[in-house]
Amino acid sequence: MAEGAGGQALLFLTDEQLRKGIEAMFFAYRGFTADPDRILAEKSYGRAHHRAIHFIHRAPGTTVNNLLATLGVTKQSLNRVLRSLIEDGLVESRVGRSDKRERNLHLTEAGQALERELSDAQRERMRAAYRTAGPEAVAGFRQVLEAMMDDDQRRQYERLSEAPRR
Amino acid sequence: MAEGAGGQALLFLTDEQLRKGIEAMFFAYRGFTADPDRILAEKSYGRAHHRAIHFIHRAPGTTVNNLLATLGVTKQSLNRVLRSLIEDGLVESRVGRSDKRERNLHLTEAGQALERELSDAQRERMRAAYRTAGPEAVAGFRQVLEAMMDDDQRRQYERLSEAPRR
DNA sequence: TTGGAATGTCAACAAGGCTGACATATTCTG
DNA sequence: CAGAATATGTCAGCCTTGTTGACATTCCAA
Repeated sequence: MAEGAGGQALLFLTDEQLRKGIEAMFFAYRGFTADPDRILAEKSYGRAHHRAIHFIHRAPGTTVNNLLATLGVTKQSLNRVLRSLIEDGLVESRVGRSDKRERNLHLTEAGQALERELSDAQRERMRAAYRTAGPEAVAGFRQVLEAMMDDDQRRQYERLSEAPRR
Repeated sequence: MAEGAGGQALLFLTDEQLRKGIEAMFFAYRGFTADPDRILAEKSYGRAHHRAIHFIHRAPGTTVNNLLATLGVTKQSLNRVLRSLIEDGLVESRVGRSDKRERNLHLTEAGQALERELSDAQRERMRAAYRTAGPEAVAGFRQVLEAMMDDDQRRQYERLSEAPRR
């Protein structure tokens, strides 16, 4: 550290502070996924199913290709998950109207029910954390997370908010 | 939303805000692991190896059981990873002095070199994010993450800071 | 001294990533 | 229209990393 016992203003960049941040991410992510994981385990699903359900819910009618880009996995990997969700009647795959090569993905009633169950649990944890930390902490939390994303990921992330809610 | 168009002070608890937080965690975690993942892929290791190396570095001489509790996996799962690290000469496993059932784990020179390479990459990303977001954001970031952990995880997390550096 | 608890290892299985190859339907382009 | 490009689905096979079950060793307390 060139600054030596540098000013308070720079303290947050010490290796020690960075390490704490790294470990906080590790442990917090476990907490973040713990509640949905429990629900999913009962139904013999995994995180992959959760992610698919979440983003289909967020962007109803999205295409397979779209989902692929958001999730950052291969189509073979996504397909396996999607197939089981369709077989189980949680997701519906409709041939595209304008482009018949595409498949538009929607949650069925049952799919929406599971989505709600999962996101309720996850939101509850997030809500509790937000409440404990307070509104200013929340703003900082989001700023750091956004700065930590790759550019591609940040684009995906921002695009979701602009998404036309139909 | 019982508050209706509630005061600014409560805005951060809307479902929309919570959802953004959830998605931010998802995308940010990908960024968080991206750099180490690239380095590990070259060497045919995975995240599990990274985690083991990280926490052995943090608490040299730790036992398998200890590491188990920190990582939250089964001992069989950890053992596989540990075995390959030992075979490759990155980790040394010494029979415990007082209790011969235990194994004390240490990084070798080569292990420390890899640890440094991985943590340099990850710290660099964290440093950049911290710099972009600023010190107040960092404080909030940490507060929210800590509030998101399970109690057990938070205890593990806090214990690491108290760890006697030998 | 002996039986239970703690610690660690080995074997086998499953989920969910990955690559590669290939089939099909559809759309676009020259 | 012919052929290239695109979107999707599927099969096979591999790897990492979770899981459970069985077992060996070591320690400790009754």
